Amino acid sequence: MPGKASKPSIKNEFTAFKTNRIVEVASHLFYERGYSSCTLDHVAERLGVTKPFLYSYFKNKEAILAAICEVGISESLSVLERTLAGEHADHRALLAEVVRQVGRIVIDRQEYVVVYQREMKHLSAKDHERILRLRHSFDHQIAELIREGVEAGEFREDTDSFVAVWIGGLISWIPTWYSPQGQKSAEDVIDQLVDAAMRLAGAE
Amino acid sequence: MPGKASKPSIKNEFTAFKTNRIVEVASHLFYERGYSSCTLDHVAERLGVTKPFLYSYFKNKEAILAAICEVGISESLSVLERTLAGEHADHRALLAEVVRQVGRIVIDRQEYVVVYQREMKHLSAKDHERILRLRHSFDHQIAELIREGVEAGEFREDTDSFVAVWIGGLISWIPTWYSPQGQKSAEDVIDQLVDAAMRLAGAE
DNA sequence: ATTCCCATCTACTGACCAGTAGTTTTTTTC
DNA sequence: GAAAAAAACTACTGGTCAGTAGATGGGAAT
Repeated sequence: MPGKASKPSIKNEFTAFKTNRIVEVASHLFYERGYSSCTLDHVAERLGVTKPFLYSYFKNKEAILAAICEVGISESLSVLERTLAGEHADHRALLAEVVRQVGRIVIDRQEYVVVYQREMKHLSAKDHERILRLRHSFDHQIAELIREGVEAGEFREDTDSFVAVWIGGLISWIPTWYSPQGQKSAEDVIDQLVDAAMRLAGAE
Repeated sequence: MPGKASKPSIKNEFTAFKTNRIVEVASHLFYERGYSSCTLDHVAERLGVTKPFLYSYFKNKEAILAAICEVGISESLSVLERTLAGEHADHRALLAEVVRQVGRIVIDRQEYVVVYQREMKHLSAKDHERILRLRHSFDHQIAELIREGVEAGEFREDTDSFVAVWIGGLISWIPTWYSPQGQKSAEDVIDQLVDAAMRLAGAE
């Protein structure tokens, strides 16, 4: 089961690897078929194992979903915090960099993000609340960045810090239409995303 | 079953009314529990009827979902087309009005829109394609409006007509966070939406 | 080589649910 | 108000699936 800190050993690495593979495959199948319509037998089959195998790594189906949702939001949050902690010329540059980094994560982790958004309601109350807190922290930190930028005179003064929610929406919206097989490359999409976010912030 | 044109009569009105109630209640429950986890017995119970009742108005569960998805997109599309057909001072005013009208529909029909976005993949290939065509028509008409506005010099000249997708994203994003019980009124949200769309178009 | 242990599997259960067959109740028609 | 038609119901089926009990088999320890 995930969530336990244990000293590193070859054994724990094996376990972590298998846990990770389960989450990967489950994410892909939940993305394709939806959480409720995807059976654990499907997941096991795709992994070349059987259902009880899954139950020695996760307590139940919902725990797998929780692990997926956690990837969906927590990687974005940690790259946000890492970027905010770094050095930047001004708020404009910082916002652009934050949006670029998070956009990249969201594109890389497309399926996790979509599953997280679509299926969060199937989490237990406890998991649901924990994930929601991460999301709010994300929105809150972007709102703070906007507020400071307006104060510094770098964004249009009539910019409400609520645009943080709109920017979050822009980012979250990508995985519902972007496809790696499409005409637009990931880099194009990210460039356009950054441009759109700067316009919303009134930073041009 | 919906989709049949028939001459109006008191009888057909009854039928239409009941069909409509089914869609309303199903939409609400699919929104709350998700399509796959919501049983037709749930829907019937909430309506105070039994499951076979539903089957005399819809062919199967998926047909109910298709009706919900159709409401989710086609009302937005028809208000878009109605607005585009009207008189407007310039492209700026037209875009603002379009976004305002569609935003209002999306807020009014929140649950339908969310179900449509989340559950579309459970539609039959035929229904799926039909709904997708409506969506593309929507995006295409907004893209056209942007292109004309840029040409007329009313929007920033470096505005790609692809911002239509971002604006569509802004609109579609609302129902995932807006709540009628929240602090922000529907009118506030719509005003901010319009402002955000104008910024994306470079129209200020 | 024998024992133990751990990972994984086979085989099952109990609950649930979409969809249906055939019956009852209500409404319409004459 | 009786007969026919329509609407809705009761009761069921066949299939599916999360979760589990107990078997199996292969590697490590002695």
